[in-house]
Amino acid sequence: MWAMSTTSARPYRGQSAEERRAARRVALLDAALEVVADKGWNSTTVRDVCQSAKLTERYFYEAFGDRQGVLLALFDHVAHEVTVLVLDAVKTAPEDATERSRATIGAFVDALADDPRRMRILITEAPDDAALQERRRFAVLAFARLLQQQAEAFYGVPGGNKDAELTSHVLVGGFGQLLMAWQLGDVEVSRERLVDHVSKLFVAAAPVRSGDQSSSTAAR
Amino acid sequence: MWAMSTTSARPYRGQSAEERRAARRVALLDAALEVVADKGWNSTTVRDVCQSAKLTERYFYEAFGDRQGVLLALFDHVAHEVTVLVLDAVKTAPEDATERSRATIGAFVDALADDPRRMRILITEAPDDAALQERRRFAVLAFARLLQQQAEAFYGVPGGNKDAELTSHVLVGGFGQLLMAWQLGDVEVSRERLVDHVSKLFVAAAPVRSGDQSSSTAAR
DNA sequence: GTCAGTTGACAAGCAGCGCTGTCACACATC
DNA sequence: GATGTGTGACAGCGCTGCTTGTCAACTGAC
Repeated sequence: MWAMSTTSARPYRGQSAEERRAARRVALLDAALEVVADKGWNSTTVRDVCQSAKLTERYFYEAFGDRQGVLLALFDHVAHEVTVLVLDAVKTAPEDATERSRATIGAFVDALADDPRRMRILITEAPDDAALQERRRFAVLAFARLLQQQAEAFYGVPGGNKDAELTSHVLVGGFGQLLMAWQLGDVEVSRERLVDHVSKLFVAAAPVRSGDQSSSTAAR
Repeated sequence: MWAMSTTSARPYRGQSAEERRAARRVALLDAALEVVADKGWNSTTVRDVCQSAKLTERYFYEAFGDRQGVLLALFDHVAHEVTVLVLDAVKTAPEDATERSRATIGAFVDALADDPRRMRILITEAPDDAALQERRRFAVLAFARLLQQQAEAFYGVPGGNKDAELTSHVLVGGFGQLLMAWQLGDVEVSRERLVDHVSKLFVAAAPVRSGDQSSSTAAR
């Protein structure tokens, strides 16, 4: 299978073999972004991606091995991009917890709204592929855990607490749902109000405690 | 295409033609429930469903016309089942708003937890098909609007208000997300605590108002 | 200019799926 | 029992998709 660069790997059109490979990979990934955003994960075919990237199947399989490979790589790529943008915003955000939460949520909304394809990739378009679903599930879990930690730090409660865990799952999922409805036009509000409302929901939800004061069986 | 029951429609094995048709439809729908819950919407093939129902393709196309038909019918069927269960619980619930909300959420959790296939159909397994996505979207929207109305009635705010709309979207989506994580084992709590926590989140979120006191552009 | 690596266009193998058609057998009616 | 409908097993058509392979044309090194 390594019929090509077994021996030399010459430059071609002023680019080294590595550069060319990298460029093709980027082109393919970019094409995949376009196609998946347009037709969804499951309707995205290898041919579609190649045609959009103006490359032939050979280079597709050189870069990603198989169809699932490009889908996973695309998800990871977009998720990473958005993560970087959000973490950047968090770093430069004010100390105040409420303002910080607003900045974080705002950065997230911007990252997705600036390029609607990201929104479709990460939130709107539903993956059928099991591996892809896992990927998304872990991403959501990670985000929920991050939220949980922030809430625990803010309220000074011990780590690993169930309340924060439950709440963060609801907030992450709910945020995603609202973003989706917003993008699809089911909800008509300004970006500012969206961010404002979600921030306030986060603040309002944080102190909620269950399992220790009313009808409940849970531990603790 | 109506080669069969154009003329007679005789009884067969003690059942009338209508009875047989209905029984086959039920068997196919039940098989579809099983298959979709197992492999997801898009990996569900006509052959799979027929094999699971122990019927041949001919009866499949007699009952549903085409592949999409059975998927839509399945979604509607399960959604209807769950709706009936929840509305029943609401009817017999106490007057008190908090208790009523707890009863509603509990009924929803039970309806999905009793038969995990329902959970997968309605929440976990993601549809790729456009029509199916629409169906699901409308179901979520309807549920969110129901919530919104209840909140508005509870808090005595005027109908059609944006705050309740935004909040209800977040709560519906978040509830679904938490249910999913719960079923997948990502969150380990008792059913009671789950219901308790979500109920309290609903109560805590209801009074949240945006767009009138802080940095925001939104209308009103 | 020659040769080897590089690229693009395209064909072809292979498998799976939606959907339709055929045919022998089972059952009900007479 | 004879007749015609109901039923099940199964083949087949057309299409699409993934993946591999072929071949001519292009580019750079000697």
